[in-house]
Amino acid sequence: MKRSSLADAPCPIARGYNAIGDWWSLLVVTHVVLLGRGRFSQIQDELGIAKNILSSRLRKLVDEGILEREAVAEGGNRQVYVATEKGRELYKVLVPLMQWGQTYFFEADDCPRELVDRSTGLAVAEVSIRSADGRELTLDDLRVLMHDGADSSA
Amino acid sequence: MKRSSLADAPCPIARGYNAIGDWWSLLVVTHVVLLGRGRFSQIQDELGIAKNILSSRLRKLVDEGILEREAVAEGGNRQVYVATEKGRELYKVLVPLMQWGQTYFFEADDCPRELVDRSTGLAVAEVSIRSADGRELTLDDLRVLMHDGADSSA
DNA sequence: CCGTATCCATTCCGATACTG
DNA sequence: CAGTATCGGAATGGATACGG
Repeated sequence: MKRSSLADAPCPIARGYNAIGDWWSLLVVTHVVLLGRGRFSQIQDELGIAKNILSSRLRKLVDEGILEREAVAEGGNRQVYVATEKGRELYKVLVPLMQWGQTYFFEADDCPRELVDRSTGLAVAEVSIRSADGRELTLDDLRVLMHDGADSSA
Repeated sequence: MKRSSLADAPCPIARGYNAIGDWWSLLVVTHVVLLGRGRFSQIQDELGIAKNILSSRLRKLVDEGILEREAVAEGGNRQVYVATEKGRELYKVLVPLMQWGQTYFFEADDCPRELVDRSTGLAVAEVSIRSADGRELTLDDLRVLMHDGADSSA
């Protein structure tokens, strides 16, 4: 299987993952979406990524409609990368991932990153999965319906 | 930068991504966690992954404590891969990713996968990010606190 | 059925040098 | 500052053959 063929997979996880799931893309997206880093050299320095790789990832992410290039008015050729709506919506994936990493890869309160509500300073709650009527769902409550054939029971 | 050095990054997203974010791992995890596929050949067939690659991914995921091997009693050497608690908790990441893929890579109701509550058949709600006191937070409401130095404002 | 071992092609990545 | 071009080494991936 070619990696790119996932773009046509009949599965939203596969397609979504195909867009952001190569080695550096998600990290770049995180920097732009969550941390608001828009400048090329800033991303490069903080991520420690090679310039040619960063360049190709940014181009790919722009092609996919996740990021946009904006020219900064002032002199020189400064540019900024900004997340589109499609890119911004990824925070709903990034926040749970961050919480999962925090839980399983750091000791108790040892994690150097913390998410808070900007206006109140209050912590962000653990993400919960809920049904349409608001009840919290565990993994065992979930069922994946396959509309094109075989059903799955977990 | 070596890829493996992310395991020590001071960032929960980087560490978490390091564990599941290479090309096939997340797809394998999805199959086991969300779809309950535990058998080697079943995962291999459905994913179209080469056997040696699947083998190495499974080993890595077991090493990381995300999956576990269980022997099936009956004759032959059948085994099953099951998600640990650490692995099961990833559904909080997989569900939003699935919803994101559904929204941006499929037409309206054209997506062949649907998540429902097993007991009621009700759809799963769009994941929302909330503060500790339950208010829904947009991306702009979020602030990432850096406990080891520079702060970030988005 | 569940893998492991080997081989080979392709891709990825980082370092360096170069352009506007 | 913001990239592009090129090069060589390393990792990844698929096919095939083999073993418990």
